[in-house]
Amino acid sequence: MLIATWNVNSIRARKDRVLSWLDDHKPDVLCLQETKTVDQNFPVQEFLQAGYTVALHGQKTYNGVAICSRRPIQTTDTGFDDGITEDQARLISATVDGIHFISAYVPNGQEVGSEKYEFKLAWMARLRSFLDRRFDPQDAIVLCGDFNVAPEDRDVYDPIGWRGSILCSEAERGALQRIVDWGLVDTLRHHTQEAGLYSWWDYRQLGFPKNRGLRIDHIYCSAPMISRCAESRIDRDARKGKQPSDHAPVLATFND
DNA sequence: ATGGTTGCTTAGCAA
Repeated sequence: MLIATWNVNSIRARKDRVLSWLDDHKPDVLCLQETKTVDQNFPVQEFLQAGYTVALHGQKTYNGVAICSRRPIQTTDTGFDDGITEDQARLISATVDGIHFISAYVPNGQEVGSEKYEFKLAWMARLRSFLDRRFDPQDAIVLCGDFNVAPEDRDVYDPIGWRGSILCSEAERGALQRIVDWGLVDTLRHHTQEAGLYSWWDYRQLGFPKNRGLRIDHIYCSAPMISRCAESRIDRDARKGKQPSDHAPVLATFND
């Protein structure tokens, strides 16, 4: 079972690229972030023609998450349902073959100490609470997304320059660790300790050609799933060429 | 400190 997660930075701008990538790689499940459109404008028909049903949680202009599956989607659910009023579409869950998939788009946070930064930390705490409330660590869970946090310095091209700044601050790393501590494993780190593996490169200042990137997109899974995880990697090639997303897809393969 | 790039929406925000 091949799983992928990809911040596409607008599904309408990236439609052809994503469909072509699906045709090339044929993942069983693809989690998307930053679809940036209301559900009625998501290219559902093209995805169906490509063999994928979609569970959508979008909004106008910003955010937006989705889960695409070649296998039947049994249940879907959106948001945290924690009683807090939410106007940002950042979380969707879907069950496929008894596995609970979650596609999460963690807030960027803009700048350490800002209002958006505090919102980010609170949102990450809500994600941990959501796991506590809805699931058991012995369930089959795959938590995918753009976490907007580089977990360690080896996930950052210039760790000295980035030290303490947004995407790398200690509080963000701590909030991510509390999510992991619920009972998750970083599938990529399960298979390699290599530094310099990135999933996002800034569009500006030749970030990609200079490989000035960060690893902020992750596939986490619970214990029953990590024992089945045969491989995990980042498809850096998908960041190449004309009109790419600023993120590359992350993949994980699980034995059936 | 600022600006650089892209997308959505059309001047400015978010990333």
